[in-house]
Amino acid sequence: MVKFVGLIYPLFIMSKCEQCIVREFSSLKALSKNELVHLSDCKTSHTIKKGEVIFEEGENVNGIYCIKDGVCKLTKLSPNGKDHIVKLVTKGELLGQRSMISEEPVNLSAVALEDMEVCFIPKSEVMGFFDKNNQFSMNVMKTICGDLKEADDHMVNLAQKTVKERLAETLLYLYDTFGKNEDNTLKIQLSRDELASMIGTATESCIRLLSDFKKLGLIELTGKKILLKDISKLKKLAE
Amino acid sequence: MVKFVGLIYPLFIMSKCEQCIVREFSSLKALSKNELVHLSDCKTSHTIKKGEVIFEEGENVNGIYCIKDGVCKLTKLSPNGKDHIVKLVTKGELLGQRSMISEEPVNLSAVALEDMEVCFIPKSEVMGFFDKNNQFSMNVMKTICGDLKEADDHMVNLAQKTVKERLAETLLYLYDTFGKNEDNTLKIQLSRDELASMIGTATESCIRLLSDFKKLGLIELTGKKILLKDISKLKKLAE
DNA sequence: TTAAAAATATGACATTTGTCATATAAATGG
DNA sequence: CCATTTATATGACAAATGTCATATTTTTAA
Repeated sequence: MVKFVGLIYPLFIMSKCEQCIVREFSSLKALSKNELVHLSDCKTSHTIKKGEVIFEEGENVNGIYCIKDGVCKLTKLSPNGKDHIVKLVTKGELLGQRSMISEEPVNLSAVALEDMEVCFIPKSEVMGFFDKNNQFSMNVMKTICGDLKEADDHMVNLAQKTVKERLAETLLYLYDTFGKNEDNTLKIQLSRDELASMIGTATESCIRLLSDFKKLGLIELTGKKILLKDISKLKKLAE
Repeated sequence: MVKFVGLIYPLFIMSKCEQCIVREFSSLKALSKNELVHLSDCKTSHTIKKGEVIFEEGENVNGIYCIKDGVCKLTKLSPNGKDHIVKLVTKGELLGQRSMISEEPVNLSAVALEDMEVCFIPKSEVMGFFDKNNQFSMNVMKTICGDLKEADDHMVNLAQKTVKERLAETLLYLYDTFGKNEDNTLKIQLSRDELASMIGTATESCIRLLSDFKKLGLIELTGKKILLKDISKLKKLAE
């Protein structure tokens, strides 16, 4: 029996990419068995605690991160000193692709919203895939194109919708994307401050509108927990 | 002599890609002589008058446009019925790449702000380049990554800056990107309405702020023409 | 456990921005 | 050229949002 333990244990520690289910959700799904074996040797695994920074705006990140578990926020500091949350990124997605391709420092900071498991893949490795695996390149391109479309949509919302509409929309987005707990509250937990910096408003305005929504019976607030009570009305509000 | 005319004239009409200087400014610069010759046969040339639509949000555009001359706006309709100008695109740039790669309808409309010359390259042709010319793929990827970064920046501006700051910033952007006429006025001519829909505000607010800027001696207004009088003060205003 | 710090909540008020009305100027088409 | 439409401009006011003060609750760390 002892020899089995010796065999199985390292597999666990090194978390081989071939056996990692999460890769199926990202561009990495295009990699061949051989490429995955090679990847396992190059990558490094990291545990990130809630609140910790993965990388910071302006840094040179020489590779990409694959998120095995957890969620992080991508933020950008505006000239007035406030952070804006540009995007939330979760399990199965890759981080740092844009910066790597552009050969520039990252333009956003990544901060864990929960405890996370991530793997770092060095640039040299990824560039090799680009050269030899057309499907992988295409997947990355499609992902970035999807991000660009999302960004366009987001931009128009910020430019044309009211704060109230954006709050309703964001609550629905959080619900659709990250789901709910057994008690039906939003699974992802954001502070009022973070929620405000997602919708682009002052923290107080965000809190005030949440209170309004509560009074209107659209949501329920219990501490940090938010429960969406009337989704169809929220949808109407979000236009 | 007559035979020379017969030889030269068609060259002009067909505007061979090998001789088109504009391609040096886009991803197409990676194409080989052979690829360019082939491209010349596939592409179609079009003249677009000011105000005309190149494509509309939701359409299937089966290829990309290469802008040989002129400027157009990329707009997106928001739920409230107003258009938002997401981006201006000018001579040397390509249109429709994102949609082609994502294999989706275009998410933005393209409308000429001036008379334009564009060439349409069918999707099949571009996909061939993707397969066979790695440098071309890389160029396209870098362009889209640049667009994504720009979009992020734009988003944060919309979320965090005041209308006044955004107006100042936009005037400077127009100056830097499109230059000035001999009389020092902005070369690109936008209506107040278009300017407003770039900065994400009501037309009246935009007009009012322009008047304020004029009173403060920052700009001069002569009909549609805008002259930037005090660039450093505008920069301070834009933060 | 408890004191201190941080987050949430709310009121009061100022400021920004949007909307509607209307005037004036410019562009357009016969 | 003139009449009509469209764009620009401005006032008056309403609505949305931000800021500051302060209270209350929750979290954190000693």
